[in-house]
Amino acid sequence: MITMKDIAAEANVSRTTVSFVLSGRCEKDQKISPQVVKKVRETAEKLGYIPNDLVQGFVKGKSSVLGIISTFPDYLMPLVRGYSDEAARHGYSLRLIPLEKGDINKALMSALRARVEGVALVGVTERIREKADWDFFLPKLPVSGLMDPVKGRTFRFNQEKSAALVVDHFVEMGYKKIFCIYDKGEYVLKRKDGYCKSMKEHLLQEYLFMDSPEENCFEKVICGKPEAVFCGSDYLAARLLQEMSKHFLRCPDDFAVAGFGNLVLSRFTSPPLTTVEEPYYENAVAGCRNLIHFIRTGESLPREEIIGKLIIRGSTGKNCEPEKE
Amino acid sequence: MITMKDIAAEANVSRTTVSFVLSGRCEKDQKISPQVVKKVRETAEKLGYIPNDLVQGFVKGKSSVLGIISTFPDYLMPLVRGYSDEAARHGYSLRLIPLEKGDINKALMSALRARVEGVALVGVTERIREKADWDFFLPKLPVSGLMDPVKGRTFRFNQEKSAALVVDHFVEMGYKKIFCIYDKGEYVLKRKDGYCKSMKEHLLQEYLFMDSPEENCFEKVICGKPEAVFCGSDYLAARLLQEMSKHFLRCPDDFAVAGFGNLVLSRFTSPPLTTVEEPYYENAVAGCRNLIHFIRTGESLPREEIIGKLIIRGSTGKNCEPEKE
DNA sequence: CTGAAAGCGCTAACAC
DNA sequence: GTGTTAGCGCTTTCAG
Repeated sequence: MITMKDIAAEANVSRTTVSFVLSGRCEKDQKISPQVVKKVRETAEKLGYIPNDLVQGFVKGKSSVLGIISTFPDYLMPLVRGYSDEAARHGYSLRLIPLEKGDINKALMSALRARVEGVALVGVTERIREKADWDFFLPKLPVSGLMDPVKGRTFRFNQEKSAALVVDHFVEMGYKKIFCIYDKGEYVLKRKDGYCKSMKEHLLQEYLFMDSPEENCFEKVICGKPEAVFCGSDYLAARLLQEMSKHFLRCPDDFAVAGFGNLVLSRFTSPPLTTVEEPYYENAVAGCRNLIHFIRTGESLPREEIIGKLIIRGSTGKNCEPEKE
Repeated sequence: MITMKDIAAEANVSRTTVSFVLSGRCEKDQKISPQVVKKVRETAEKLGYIPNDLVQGFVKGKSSVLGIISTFPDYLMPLVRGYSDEAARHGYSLRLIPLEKGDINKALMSALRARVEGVALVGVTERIREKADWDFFLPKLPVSGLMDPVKGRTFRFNQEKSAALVVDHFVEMGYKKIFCIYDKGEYVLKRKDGYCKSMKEHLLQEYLFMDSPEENCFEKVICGKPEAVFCGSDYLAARLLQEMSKHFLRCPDDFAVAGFGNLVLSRFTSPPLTTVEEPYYENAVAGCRNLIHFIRTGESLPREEIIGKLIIRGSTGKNCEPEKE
């Protein structure tokens, strides 16, 4: 383990000088002779010196590390990447803080112990967020998240309005008898609400079907002879397509189907699914930028509302051509 | 920021005593009176003391942090989770080290600077791994990965043998005219090799079709009237199903299809895909355990070869019943 | 049983 | 321009 001390000894200068040279402050403050600078640099190189970011952070009182609290489900990788990329751009790196058994307080405490400068809550449900002792943590730790950790504040991503995009699209295509399949997922329920609101606005009758472990509702949907079906998630949509296939029905010839999420699988069903993209990566980049801005200035950037992007594929139109990858 | 010093002052004891109590060594070494222990603990609690893991790590010379170097593609989340879970079990946490522009040396250097105790290379191609200056890094930093960082050593996951499982399954089902679709992905090519070997062993004729941006091979496959098609990835399999659907062909009635990977989408195609599961999570757990074992003892655990698990679904049999979720 | 003292690697005032 | 000095928060001998 080569330290600055070793370099100082080898180059016959003081530790301070080495510190000055290696931290790059010598250029700005012009206080060290070029020869010395060169010698120190060469010695550092020769000895294979590797700076200790840990200590540097500790001494300066900033770790340059952000925490990310999550259970890390598969679909959130884009979020992790978004945070990581944006963090890197600002000289931060990311530490994973697993949310174990929903114990958010434990996760937050370990963030504090690790002296991360801020944390992002990612995919943490409201039920769990509520359990956190925010009075204790918020004053000590900047927290960012897709949703606001404090109950009752606006979501960044508006599920309702995004779901309405699909209904609008169906109406535009001339469909009137539009069904909705949902389950009891936190977000899915919001999308269902969006469907209901939008149907009301279009003065159309609602047809709601809930999928549950006890009861497979797809059969019923098919018997109901819809013109189009809005599914609260791409999973539900794909399962509907499977059921249709078993009944030798074809989409969109027999009826149109749309999902929600733009999951990878939505491009690989037959036909590919019309869906709504929740821009995870971009949200994460924005969230991370906000977090860092808050850390640096103590102020939050204004909270923008984000609405998904409708992605039209074969499942709602006559054109079944699959997209190029 | 409450420090041990503050606690010591408040409780009228020395810093050492506080350190002893809070690090839990007082129980073992029985050197501190219960009253003092109690007082220190209460004072720490009262003051809201939060230990500084950074400093502790630095002083002890071990950070208790592992690095994970990757570009973090979506499908590797299970790997990240596996590493994270296993690391947590051993008192480690994980730092993400993004692999930017394939610059593996930069990534390794930042691992060194962050004083992680070891790193895992995850989903890093051989082409990139070769560029690393292993002579410099390996002596300084324990490295683990799904594949060995040093070229030429065995892979943990045997793609060939795993691919052969599918061919065996096809043969068992009585299929003889078995096609293979592949592309030029590093792993996919290995799976193709597995197909070829296995076909030779079964004394069957090989039919190879390569998918490329220039040329869509699915059409050709369909015209070839296969009995079964092994696809080098679930993506390829799903695209084949899409093409079949456009031609009003049904799987498995017209011919059987199998993929590779057990990606989420493989459960959601119509019919669901027979595929091979690469146990990412379990591999990661094993990899992480090996890494930690190496860090602690300097010895590698014997390298186990892992073969995938064949998952039989509707796309290769007459039973198109989709699985329950 | 408890406390004083040294040191981990680095930064940053402040003299020389 | 360069070196001295004093910390940062914590662990760890080693006396008392």
